[in-house]
Amino acid sequence: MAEQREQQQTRTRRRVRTSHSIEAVLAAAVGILDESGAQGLTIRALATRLGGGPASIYWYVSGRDELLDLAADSVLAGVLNDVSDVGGGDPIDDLRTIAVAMFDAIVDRPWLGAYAMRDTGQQVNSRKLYEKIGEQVMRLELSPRQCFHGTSAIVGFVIGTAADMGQEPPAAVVSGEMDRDDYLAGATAEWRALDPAEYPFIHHIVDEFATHDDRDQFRAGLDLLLAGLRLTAGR
Amino acid sequence: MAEQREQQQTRTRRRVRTSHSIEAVLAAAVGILDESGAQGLTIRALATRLGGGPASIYWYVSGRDELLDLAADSVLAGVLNDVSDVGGGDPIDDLRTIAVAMFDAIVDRPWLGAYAMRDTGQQVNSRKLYEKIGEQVMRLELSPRQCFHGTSAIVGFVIGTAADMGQEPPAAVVSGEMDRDDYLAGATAEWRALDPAEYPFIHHIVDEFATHDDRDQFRAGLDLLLAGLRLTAGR
DNA sequence: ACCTGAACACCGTTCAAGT
DNA sequence: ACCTGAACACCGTTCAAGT
Repeated sequence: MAEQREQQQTRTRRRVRTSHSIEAVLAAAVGILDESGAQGLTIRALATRLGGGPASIYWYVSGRDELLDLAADSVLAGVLNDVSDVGGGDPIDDLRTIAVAMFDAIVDRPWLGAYAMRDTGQQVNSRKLYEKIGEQVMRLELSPRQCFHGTSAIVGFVIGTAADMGQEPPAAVVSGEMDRDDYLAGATAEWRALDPAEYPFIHHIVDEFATHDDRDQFRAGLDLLLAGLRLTAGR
Repeated sequence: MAEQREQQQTRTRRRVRTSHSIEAVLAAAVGILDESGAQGLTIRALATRLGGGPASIYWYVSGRDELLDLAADSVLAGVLNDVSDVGGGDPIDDLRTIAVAMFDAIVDRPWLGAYAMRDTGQQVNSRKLYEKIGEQVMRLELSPRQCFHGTSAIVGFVIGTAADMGQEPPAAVVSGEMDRDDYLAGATAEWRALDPAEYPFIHHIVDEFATHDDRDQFRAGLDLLLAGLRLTAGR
């Protein structure tokens, strides 16, 4: 009789207890992150979005840190997929393609910069991406040590630059692009107001800064790094 | 009479109200950061250390974010001082010297990576360091645009790499080096356990990873970037 | 000018208990 | 196996009031 009621509940009764899955949890987390950034992703907000209580989250994840790591890694699956065909061309060109794909993903999702590629033990896609980059470097026929250094440098540069650019402006606005332009204009004005004798370099490049595009800036830096790598590889 | 009492209080009576200064606030903040990392720096912990209430902090600083920014920047004064004599030699060598000084500072204080050089509007020393790096790049006789890109690349690489290396391990230990070695050993073991067919690169460099030194790794990457810059400058 | 007291509106995390 | 309820021990920030 108890069994019968049990079955009836399972079959017909409206679920009173919400039930998720790790995929649903991470998808909801990414949704919140996209809307309100890392600051907005609270355990409680996530639980509310999933229709349950905060404690339920801890069944899927050990804590907020792991949640952030896994959410970031889940998004990298898309990047990995985008570059799945890369690997047959010139190694340096392939490296550029992969790095740009990663950068673009972080530009789309500024919160990614701080959590992507942090722990390859836990983050499967981060590890696969690291491997993928490393495999291109391997084709340059360098020593293991040089391979290791080259790969680390590329990853460090991509994540570092992207994280820096993806930072929320001091005023902490998580909205449209009007604010971004305002921020740039404000910073430019501040720079122009500096003493030219004390800040010759800043005055020298302030016009470039005023009109710069993050993507161009990233690519220019990446090309410097890749030029150095090509030089080291002697090809 | 009220004035008289006022004076007496000021002169002779034991102060019941604690009084600080922005310097004292930042010094205390740096102390907490060094001991317990960014997570440990709460407004309340800082107030307690200063012997006052949490609200008093807000007289000196607009909030926790600004506190972190200013604390980080205050530490960069030391770096700036360490490189004050740099600037007369080969531009690329000078750039390396400055970059290594910054890196070393962040290795000493892992929390620095996330807050240094974030907002040159508010962070005076960050701005001066950016200027200093830029001035060396200027000596390479590149276009303003190339100067801007080169300088940004170096800063991005230093901060990015250092921030990545300075991350607290997943287990979040803020203590000695035995833990750091344990962490490295654990990660190495995980890598060795991966399928060699799926992860040829990781297996190719795992021995390097196991014995690597963060500083060497940083310098190797920096040299790639500087080699690219030198190539672009044609000297 | 600079600080206190006290509150407001949150947090992450835990754990016994339920289903 | 997976979730709820309810609590614990915190947070950052504000603001009237004091000195």
